[in-house]
Amino acid sequence: MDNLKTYDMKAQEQIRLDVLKRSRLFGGLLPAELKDLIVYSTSVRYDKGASIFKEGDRADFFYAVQEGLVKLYKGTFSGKHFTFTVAGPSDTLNATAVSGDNYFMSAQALNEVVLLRIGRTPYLAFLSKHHTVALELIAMLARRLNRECDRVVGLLGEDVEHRLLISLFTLARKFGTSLSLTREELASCAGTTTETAIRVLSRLKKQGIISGTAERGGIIITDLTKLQKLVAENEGWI
Amino acid sequence: MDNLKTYDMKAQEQIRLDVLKRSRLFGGLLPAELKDLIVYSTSVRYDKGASIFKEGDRADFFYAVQEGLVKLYKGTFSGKHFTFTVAGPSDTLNATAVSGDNYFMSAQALNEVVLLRIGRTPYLAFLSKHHTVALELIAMLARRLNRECDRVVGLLGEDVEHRLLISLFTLARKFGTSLSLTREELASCAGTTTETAIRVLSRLKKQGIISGTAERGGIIITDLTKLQKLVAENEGWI
DNA sequence: CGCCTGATTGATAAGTATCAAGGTCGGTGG
DNA sequence: CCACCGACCTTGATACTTATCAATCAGGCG
Repeated sequence: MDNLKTYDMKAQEQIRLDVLKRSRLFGGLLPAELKDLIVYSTSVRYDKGASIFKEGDRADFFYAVQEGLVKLYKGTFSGKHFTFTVAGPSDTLNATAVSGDNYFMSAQALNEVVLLRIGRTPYLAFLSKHHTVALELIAMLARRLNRECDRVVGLLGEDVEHRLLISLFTLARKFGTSLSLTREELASCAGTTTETAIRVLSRLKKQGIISGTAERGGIIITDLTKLQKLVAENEGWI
Repeated sequence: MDNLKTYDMKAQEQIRLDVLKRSRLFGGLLPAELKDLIVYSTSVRYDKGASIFKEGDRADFFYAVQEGLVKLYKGTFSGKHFTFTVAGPSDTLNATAVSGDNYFMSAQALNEVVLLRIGRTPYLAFLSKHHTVALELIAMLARRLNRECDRVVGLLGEDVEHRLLISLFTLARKFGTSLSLTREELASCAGTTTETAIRVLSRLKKQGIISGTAERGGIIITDLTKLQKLVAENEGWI
């Protein structure tokens, strides 16, 4: 019994180690080095729709996705919200919350989710010990900053239809052509309303780019090449 | 003659040292430490309207503002452009360009400008030598990322009038109530057109928040308190 | 003085949000 | 097993915000 438990622990730790090893932030480290960090990690489960943390909360934990999808978003005053990114396995949720004591976005489980969780203190201690991780963090931050600036320009310069195309293409590249997102969730990725997103999707269906109705709460992209062509049409490249 | 020249050099170096000392990135360092970096610095002058660097250029230099104002912006496909920030004395232009070999925004002199310039190589070498600077850089990046995300939400949730109010208030807090920006430049800070900016300004003039016509290419804020109240009205706080 | 840049105002049109009204599917409980 | 309920999807009509186009004005500078 005791043996079995120990074995389980080992297996769990191995899984979490793999998650970190595959992440961009820690990918450069040796497993041996990561072990120091894994000791402080736990796995936590969230039901579909559950809130993981909210903008403004004290950032007590660092998270990485083990299984499932997590939506990272910010709310607007008018009750709507904009989805900045959908995180999948081995994505970190808040690597950037290092400095700043509070989360600056909210995170919500899109389906049944398992997260790897590490306390703020051991996480920060580990960061300051490993120079290369700090450098990778700078690179990640710079990339994301760059991306958000592009998004600002995109919101001003492109019409809703094109923003939706970009969102679809980005999601497809990351998660494959079979997306389990509701129209509402897709809309919030492109910064528009559910109705407008639906109208655009209807048009795409007529052009044979996305499939019939897919199952409830899903979008299937049937012609990725054509989608890519449409995305590339109006811009240098994102 | 030779003495005078040496003296001049010293004075120039002292000025540049003050610029860096007052910057957020290097503010935590001792003058003695900064001297190692100053050695590699030069002062460069740009005329009003001159382009300092363009998005996509190889990032060969690090810049900080010594005198004058610099617009940091990105262009949209439709030829317009969005101004992310106006940098003043002791602001750094591209601290973030560390990782990534290219500038990801463009910079243009808003008036007669003097910049402190340091080659990429000595700048990077200095960074990797000074741990505290790297940490401050992470903090700066995180702050800016946060701000840009807020901007995304703002662009989606707030109407043009309010965005202009915010831009005005932000500029006033940084540069004082007498702004030398054309209506076009203000518009590009809020992501709108010149005409729309003018219409809003006309309304503000009627409410006594900004002054008569100011001089050509200028805006004078006469009632900062009222402006602040208007800004605070529609939102938690930016 | 005439040109050129920036400011101003008005009319118009386009793009989207908003409101309203079904329609469809799947799951749940009687 | 069936019926209902609720979540999601869909479509249409309308209104509003803001960009666009066009025209004029005002002041500085060569």
